[in-house]
Amino acid sequence: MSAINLEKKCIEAGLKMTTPRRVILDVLSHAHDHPSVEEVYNRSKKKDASISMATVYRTLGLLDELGLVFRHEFNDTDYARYEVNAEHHHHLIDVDTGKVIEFQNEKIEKMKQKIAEELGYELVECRLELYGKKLKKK
Amino acid sequence: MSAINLEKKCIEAGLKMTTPRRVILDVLSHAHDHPSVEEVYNRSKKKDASISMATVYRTLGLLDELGLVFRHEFNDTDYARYEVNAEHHHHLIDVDTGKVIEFQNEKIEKMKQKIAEELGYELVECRLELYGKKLKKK
DNA sequence: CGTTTTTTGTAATTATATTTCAAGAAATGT
DNA sequence: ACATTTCTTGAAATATAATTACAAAAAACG
Repeated sequence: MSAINLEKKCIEAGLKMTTPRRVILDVLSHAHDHPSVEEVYNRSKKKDASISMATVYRTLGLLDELGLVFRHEFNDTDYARYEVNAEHHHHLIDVDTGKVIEFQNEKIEKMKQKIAEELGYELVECRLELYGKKLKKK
Repeated sequence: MSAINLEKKCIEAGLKMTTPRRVILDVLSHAHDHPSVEEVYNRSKKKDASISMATVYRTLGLLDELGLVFRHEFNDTDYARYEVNAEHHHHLIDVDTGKVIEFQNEKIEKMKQKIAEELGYELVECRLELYGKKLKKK
């Protein structure tokens, strides 16, 4: 998602467009990884040194509420990591390197749905993370 | 798992059997829910008032390392919750009440495995949590 | 512009979890 | 049984991520 689109959605949601927010949105839209709050803060500071950690926390919190970013707490770190809201997908985390690979699977989506229904629930959210070690090639 | 079995496994792992540990193991083996550290602490204190929070944290950490309990960090709370190591299963969390329902599904197990392999990984761990709202009965 | 509302940075604070350290308990050897 | 070694404990201090209070600054809007 481009920074422009993120801005638009923020304004539609009633958020005011300020310099710190513009910088953070720009950082997020150019991030193709899953940066921590600290990492977003560092990248933002390179563009505008006056940005504070509190604003980064606050902005990410707001974006998460709006569903514009996703907050992840993977098992390999003890802090949260964010990613911009792209297509629905899940993650495989390399337990040795921390590398995150994204995947989608239509069958699993349907099964999740079905399992929830069978238990008498409407699925509203889900979390699926695989943790693995790289296979040696033959 | 009974307290006796937990004790046995702890001793086999080289842990000394002390009064605080015996109490905590007893609490865990009688817990059929997913208590927080604080909850384990409270239940333990009822049996032995001298037990400290630090010991509960330490003991749960040790048991987690040994694989005798599982540490969960569900999205609805910001603290960890533990359960004794029973059969492999996943969780559906009621987003309104916080109630945790356990489930198993052989098909999903196989699909997880397959997805990891297709991405070039050996699955070593996994996390699957469904969050749902109770369906109204008709 | 002038007023109102929102946002910001700094610093303090919260909350969970971990660690330090001296005292106490368990295991081990004799 | 006792001395020695090793592990464990409780209390308090500390670490760390995340949140909040508050006054100043910036944005929105008439």
